[in-house]
Amino acid sequence: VPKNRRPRDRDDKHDEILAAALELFTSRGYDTTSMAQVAAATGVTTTTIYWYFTDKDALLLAVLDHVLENVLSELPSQLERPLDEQLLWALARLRSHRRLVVTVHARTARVPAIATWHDGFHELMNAVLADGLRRQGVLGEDIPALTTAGVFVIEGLLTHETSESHARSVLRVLTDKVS
Amino acid sequence: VPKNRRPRDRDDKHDEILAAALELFTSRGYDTTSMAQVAAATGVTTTTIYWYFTDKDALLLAVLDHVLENVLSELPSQLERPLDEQLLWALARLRSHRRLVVTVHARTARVPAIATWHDGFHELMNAVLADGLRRQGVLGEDIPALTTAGVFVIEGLLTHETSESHARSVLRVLTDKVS
DNA sequence: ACCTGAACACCGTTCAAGT
DNA sequence: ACCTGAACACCGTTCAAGT
Repeated sequence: VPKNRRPRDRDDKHDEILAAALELFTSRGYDTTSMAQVAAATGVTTTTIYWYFTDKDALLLAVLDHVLENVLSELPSQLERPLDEQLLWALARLRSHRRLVVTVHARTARVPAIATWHDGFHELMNAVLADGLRRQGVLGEDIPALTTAGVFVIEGLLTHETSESHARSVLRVLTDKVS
Repeated sequence: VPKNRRPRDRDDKHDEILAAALELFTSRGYDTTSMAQVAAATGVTTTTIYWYFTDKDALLLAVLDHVLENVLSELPSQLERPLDEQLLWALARLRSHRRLVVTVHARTARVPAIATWHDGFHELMNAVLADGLRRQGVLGEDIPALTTAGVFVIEGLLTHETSESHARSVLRVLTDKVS
């Protein structure tokens, strides 16, 4: 057996399970998709998943990290743009993952590892948004409060169905704070 | 058997189950408490609950209605107060029900009846907040966007742990929109 | 090391049987 | 009408057994 053969196979299967979970968790939702469904979508037995992921929450965590990684890779191209365009981009980019957002909130109270991930995600959003506000010329003392408000508004727009135009005007209400 | 005896017993047991569910759903969370636990807390068999509530979601809905009813009964005394005090009151009043808020969001995607309840709750919050903004002298055209932002910020403050002082300054950022 | 089928403990819900 | 114990279908997870 060539030394590279096995590890690559393992990585492949790991990624296949991850891809199936990502697709199912995003489209159908975390607690509506069973481990059996993830296994069937990958073409393995349910128990096989447990060889690659310690439990269902670990699988969710891997999905979250994967999504975050993708978003992070696109972030640099957005950092120069005006704040309101940044926000609309974030909104559009994350909309397909709305179920994931709700799931993270639901499971944060239950599993510490998800709570930690959730904290990290908020820190990231806070940092990016605070920077955007600073670039807009917002007073330093207003930034923490406006940042928190902004993140909550984004989460709200993400998880509640709203028209594109209304979302736009809700976000404008925040960015207009410059004056 | 006196004609009033039976119906009253029935109402009593209905309310006892409801009270147990309210306590458990609020403190431990909806999907962490089993029907068996609600039954045990009431002193009945699991299957008995199904005589009074069609299923677990119907029980949740009854809990939600009960909480809403209580909040509504206290609402009139708050309607005259300044907007920022109203918001702080709502925040304090609903904080103990944060798990319920997260649960509603999680189950809205799954069960239509919860989605309808959720819509109604948002309509109520929107109406109260819009009225508060109007009384503050906010321009009519800004009200819809500010209302949506305000409700999302309240939900965010409710579901994410924040210090009292930070919450206060986050809310002020919204109410200061008058100027 | 990797994968499986069978088993376990738990869940929400149903139902035939009692009173 | 009201309540129950037994049963059902499903779930996440474990484990002894295979390769």
